[in-house]
Amino acid sequence: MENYQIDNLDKSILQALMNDARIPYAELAKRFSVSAGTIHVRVEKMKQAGIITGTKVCINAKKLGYDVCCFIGINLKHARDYQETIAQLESFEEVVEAYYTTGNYSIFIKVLSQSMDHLHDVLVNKIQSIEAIQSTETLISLQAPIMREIQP
Amino acid sequence: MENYQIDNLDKSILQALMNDARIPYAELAKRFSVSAGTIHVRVEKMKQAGIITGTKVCINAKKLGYDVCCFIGINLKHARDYQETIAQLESFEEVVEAYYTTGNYSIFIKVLSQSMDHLHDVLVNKIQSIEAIQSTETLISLQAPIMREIQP
DNA sequence: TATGAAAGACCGCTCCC
DNA sequence: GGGAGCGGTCTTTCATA
Repeated sequence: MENYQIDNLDKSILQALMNDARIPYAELAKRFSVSAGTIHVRVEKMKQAGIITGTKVCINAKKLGYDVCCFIGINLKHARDYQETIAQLESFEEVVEAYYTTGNYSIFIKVLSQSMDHLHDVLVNKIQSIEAIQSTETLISLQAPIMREIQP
Repeated sequence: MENYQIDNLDKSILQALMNDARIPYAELAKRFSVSAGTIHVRVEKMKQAGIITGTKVCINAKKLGYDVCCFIGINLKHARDYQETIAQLESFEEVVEAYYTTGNYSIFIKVLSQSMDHLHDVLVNKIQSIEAIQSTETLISLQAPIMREIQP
């Protein structure tokens, strides 16, 4: 888990695997003019170093009915209620991300819901039912024109 | 690409693959008491239906030096500058997500940077150099206690 | 139509150079 | 870092209910 300085080959491998985790090592070997064994060694090293943390399939949330994406800025009554509020938010499956932020809001969350009605339900019956929350501000995402990973 | 109503087996497969895309089909077959061929058929169908859009390795951005995560709310001088602004934002690799939102901001973006100095550079020399932008508000994320996918 | 079983091709892993 | 062999996995095909 110690630090490991990646080189250009590692970067190239990462970029390729970030687009498609199931690309064969032999294919990468050809592309970067090294042997498949080398690719394997590099990937293992990056796993060891904690750079590669796992693999995922990418899901199109809309096809599963989760059409509506929104962000909600939350202000707490007291900063000390932070931990407890996060715990409650975590119990709502619609809350997929939460950030503890500086700036206008105490907590900033991302919510996926199936419709405007569903979002309304999540807002009123779930999020705003948390006692520690003083106020919320909702930003509904109409479109997500950029959605990518950082380039190593 | 047409709609495809997923059943419980599909859901189970999705959930498993969302945690680890490289899990063998035979393992899933055992877990859900079906044959490996069936798993294969289901996965192919979900790919066809556009539910599964690909696979990715998960990267620990911090290990690559991208320590600082922040959100920036952007207000445009004119709503008509939207397309052009997105195009410019897209050219900055630090901008990993962008949303067109209702609410306080016209555009809402997520930015990853290597340090506070780097973030400052991105803000001043990249984002605020876009002429169509009237004002920005920055929310720096100190912690991300929740980070997950929607459960199918 | 969807599933299960088996065979062949392919891939990843390991050892040795 | 490169190359070869073994073991495991994926994919395909065919039979079945």
